[in-house]
Amino acid sequence: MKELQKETEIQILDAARKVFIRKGLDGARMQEIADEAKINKALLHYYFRSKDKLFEMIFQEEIGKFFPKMVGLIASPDLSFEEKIKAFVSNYISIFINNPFLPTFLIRELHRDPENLKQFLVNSGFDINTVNFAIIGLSKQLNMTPEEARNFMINMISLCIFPFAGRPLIEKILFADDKEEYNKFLENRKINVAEFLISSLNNK
Amino acid sequence: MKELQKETEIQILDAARKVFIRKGLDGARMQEIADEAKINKALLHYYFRSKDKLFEMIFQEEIGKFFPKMVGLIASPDLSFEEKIKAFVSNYISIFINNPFLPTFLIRELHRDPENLKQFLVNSGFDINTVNFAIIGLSKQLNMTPEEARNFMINMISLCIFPFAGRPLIEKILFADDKEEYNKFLENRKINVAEFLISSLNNK
DNA sequence: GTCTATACGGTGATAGAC
DNA sequence: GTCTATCACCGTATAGAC
Repeated sequence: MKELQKETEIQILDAARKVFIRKGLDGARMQEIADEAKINKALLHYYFRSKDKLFEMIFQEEIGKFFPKMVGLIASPDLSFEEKIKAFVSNYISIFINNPFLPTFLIRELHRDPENLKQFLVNSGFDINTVNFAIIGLSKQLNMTPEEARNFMINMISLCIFPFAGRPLIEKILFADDKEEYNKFLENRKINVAEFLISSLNNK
Repeated sequence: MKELQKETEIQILDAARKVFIRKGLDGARMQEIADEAKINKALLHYYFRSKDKLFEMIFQEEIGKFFPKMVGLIASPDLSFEEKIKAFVSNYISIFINNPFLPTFLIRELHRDPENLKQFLVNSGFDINTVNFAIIGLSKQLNMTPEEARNFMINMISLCIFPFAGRPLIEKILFADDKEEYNKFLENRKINVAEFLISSLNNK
């Protein structure tokens, strides 16, 4: 049945996503993915020839979540720099709240094989010039050199991502292992980080 | 010979450190560690019963690099907040420049097994109250609530660490794969991040 | 398409000679 | 202490029945 086939494929991908994101390529086991998908191990290979192929599928999909139209947002000529910062921060943190293991997954796997990123950039028709134009536009708005604007971008991204990647550490040391408190902290960051960034600018 | 024995042990630890930090527990192979140490695989087990034991050795050692006397620095009553921030940022970034894969290693392995951190904290006689006092002290200096001071700490740490953890991504997208340029950027951050943080405060 | 059974290679770990 | 040889197991992948 065409319908059931499609469903199985999705079931496998969902399971693979779950396992790969938490364990990474090296730590994941095909058996665990099969169990999670409630199917047999052999079926994994029937649908996706190999573990690597299956992983590649998930990786490309997940890194796609990380590159939304954020560059376009930064480049947008209709927004004030405050609006850009607020939208960027809020959108990014929302993505990570909905995909809390995405940052660690990407850090781990990009470190293991940086070529994965290159392939994604080619696949998605990524253009480095778009980024450069966005940076230059931002630098004019912020009254900075392009290099300073780039640094500002990196600071903004750091502040959005690190609390997710470093959660096990921060939660235990600075939040006494209180998960709920940490979730509130992350939620509040949608606003707090934007304010923090803007206040750093107003003093220039 | 006692001398040679000691040397072998160190050679093994050096090799294990190198391999584990780059590949993680799951990705590392005992054979690769043996090759790197220029000894036989069996010798690894002779010195350190198992892969897990050897890894634990390295992990505890590496996470120790991450918790220097920074808490003491923040708590120190003799320094102005500007001095604290400058010293903290500069010291931390220096550590990471000398151990560029440490952040990714810790993120990866703490995510895999958060219990490792608990064990380290016990081993090192870590006291959560020391941290809390440091935060409260900082909050008074900065004219903030303790919660705001904690957030500020997290921002400071984020800005120090993320450019190392996210290097593969940032270097390719924002630095056109220019390693040397990226190294300069990291070096400059010792000063830039401190200034950035201080300017965000002066506007309060 | 989905299953069971199995092949095959690799990996951590041990035995035993020197 | 250090080596070679080998074991036992596990994980990916395939063969083949249904």
